[in-house]
Amino acid sequence: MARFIHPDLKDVPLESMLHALSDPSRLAIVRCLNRNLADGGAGLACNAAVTEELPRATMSNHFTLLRGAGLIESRKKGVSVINRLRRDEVDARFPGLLDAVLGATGQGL
Amino acid sequence: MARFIHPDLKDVPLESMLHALSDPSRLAIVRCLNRNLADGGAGLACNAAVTEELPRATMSNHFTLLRGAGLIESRKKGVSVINRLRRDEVDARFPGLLDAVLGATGQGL
DNA sequence: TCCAATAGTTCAAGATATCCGAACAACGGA
DNA sequence: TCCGTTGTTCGGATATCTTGAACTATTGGA
Repeated sequence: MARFIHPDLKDVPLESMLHALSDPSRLAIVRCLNRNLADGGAGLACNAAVTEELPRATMSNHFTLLRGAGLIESRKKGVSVINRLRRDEVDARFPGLLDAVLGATGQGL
Repeated sequence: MARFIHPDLKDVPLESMLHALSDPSRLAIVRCLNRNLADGGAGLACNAAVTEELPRATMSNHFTLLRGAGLIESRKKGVSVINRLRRDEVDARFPGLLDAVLGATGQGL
């Protein structure tokens, strides 16, 4: 099982980040991780960050994509993978983007 | 040839808008239309809003998608279609989003 | 130590979406 | 009316996404 790859945010194009955020399931995960971060949490396991019922393979793909877009950092902890939103780094790379996305209302949240 | 469909912004989910913006060609179009708007322009024909060389069918698809996401308004003018960024409405619906997206730097612009 | 349970990953195939050439429609000008 | 221009539509090729099944890694208990 390969180690997780976490890109430097400066190498992440805006398009990749927007694409990662443009899926309802992934957006829900990001919202969830953002709440956890705001609450001083240490991150969430994949299954704990997913609200809806989702096939495991699909969930795994979503997390891989979020990692690839620089949105989350993942580390193995026992049998789980703990995920953390890279809030500060994303904010530094794309100022205001996460604020706008996470602050948006209507249409399911 | 069917008339253009312009959704009410309140019916546009954030995911659709992010998806529309997550493509390099479409993002370039939006940037172009934003400049035109800032310069007091009356909008741009499809081919004038596209920087790179792009097949016509592909270009048409991109504009249809941008319209469907509520990002642009299109009207027929002679043989052309004039497109305008729906800046104010998008800003009202998703405050700060376009600022963040259009203000982003690095990685090709 | 061995076995079962849990959390995710990987693979591969089917479902979806995107891309783009070719044919077409709409309009303006000569 | 005929032609050139702009963009749309259609359909097939290509790429991406989804997900069941098999697998890996780790923990806890017998």
